[in-house]
Amino acid sequence: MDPTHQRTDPRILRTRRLLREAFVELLQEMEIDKITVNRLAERATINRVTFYLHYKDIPDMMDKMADEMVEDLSAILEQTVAGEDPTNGEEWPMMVHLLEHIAEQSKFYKVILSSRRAPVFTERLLKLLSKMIQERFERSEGNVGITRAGIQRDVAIWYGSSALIGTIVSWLRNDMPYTPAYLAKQFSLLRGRFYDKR
Amino acid sequence: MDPTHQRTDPRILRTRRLLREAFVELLQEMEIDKITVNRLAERATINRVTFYLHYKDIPDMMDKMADEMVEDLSAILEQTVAGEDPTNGEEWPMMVHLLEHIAEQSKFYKVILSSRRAPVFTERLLKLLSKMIQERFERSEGNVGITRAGIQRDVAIWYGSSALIGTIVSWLRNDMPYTPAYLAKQFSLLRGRFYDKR
DNA sequence: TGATTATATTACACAGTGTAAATTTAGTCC
DNA sequence: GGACTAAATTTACACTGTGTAATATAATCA
Repeated sequence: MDPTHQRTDPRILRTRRLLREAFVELLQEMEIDKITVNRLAERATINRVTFYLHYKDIPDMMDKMADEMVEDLSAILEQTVAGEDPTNGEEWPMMVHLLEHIAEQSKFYKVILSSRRAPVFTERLLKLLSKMIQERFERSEGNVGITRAGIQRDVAIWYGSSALIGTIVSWLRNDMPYTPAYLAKQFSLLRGRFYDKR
Repeated sequence: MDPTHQRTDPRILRTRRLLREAFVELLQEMEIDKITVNRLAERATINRVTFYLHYKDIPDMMDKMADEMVEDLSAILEQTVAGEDPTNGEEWPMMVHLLEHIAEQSKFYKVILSSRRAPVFTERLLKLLSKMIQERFERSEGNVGITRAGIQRDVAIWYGSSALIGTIVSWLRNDMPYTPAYLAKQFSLLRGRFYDKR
């Protein structure tokens, strides 16, 4: 589906890598409104016209970058799902792995997730987390629309997913004062009781 | 501090009202990247140059609009604080009033809070909710950094405030399927136990 | 090596920005 | 009501950025 990984021409890979790196650099230095194709090409040391051979415009480039981010994160989630039971109490290994991956590439994630006026990435991550919570739900309870505590299923999903993403962003913005494992443990404490009581 | 309410010249008020209305209209029709001073002035039926007599640029205008939003919401919160005890169990009248106000002006809030690429407003609301949760905290527990359940204070604030704002945005995007009172009740169920157990 | 494909170069028409100066219009104050 | 004041309009200008086209150059592949 995505032709990115099929092409092997090193020139294409080089250009896109340079553009991605330039984008992350610029986003550390200025608001996203100020990032133009001109500046991007200059920083990436490519010709401005070359940009248009790869992306329609800057929002399009960000969409593609978000796609890649979702691919990476999904791989981690699925990998964890395969082996372990995510509902086994306080551990929540899936979340630990997710946070560890973000921590390893924290320079990247901090910039793209916490930059103002660029919610494309947070939106995508939010969707991913929503799906994750929903599946967790369906595993721990039936397909009922309301929990035993009287909480609407959809409200719980809205609540839980935005809580997770917001906390992760704040965690990154504050330069990760807790370890991934500890933060995952905190998440378990904060929400475990409502959804997993069985 | 804010000179907006001191000036009385009806021409100023008219121009700013037209600009605000035009902005909300355009945001319903297109992504924020596509909103230019040109389009804004045309839709507001004012001259383009007049825009610059009031705002530096579009981000500046959005900042000012966010200021006004925060003023309005703060007034509601303070009004509720005065009379009632926000920790009295499941009611949480402050939240009910907040949601009622948002529901009354839902056309406005839906557009500005849920529009992609315009997180200025959600950021400001997030700050407001953080403050509210923090105060709630200090009232129910001491100034300790960790709760009895073993949850870090700052993590709980990150978690709770982003959960609230995320849920409100989803509630608006889904055209408010629950009443303000019911949603506030859900919030109490979702978070009351951790923070208010006494 | 020869064919192919990505990138660079140059050029162009167009849209939007931000400011300046002079003029018109509307509101305020006595 | 009329003079004064301030807001809004009109027109103009220099500038930055956009997106595309045509052609040339350089790197890759077979």
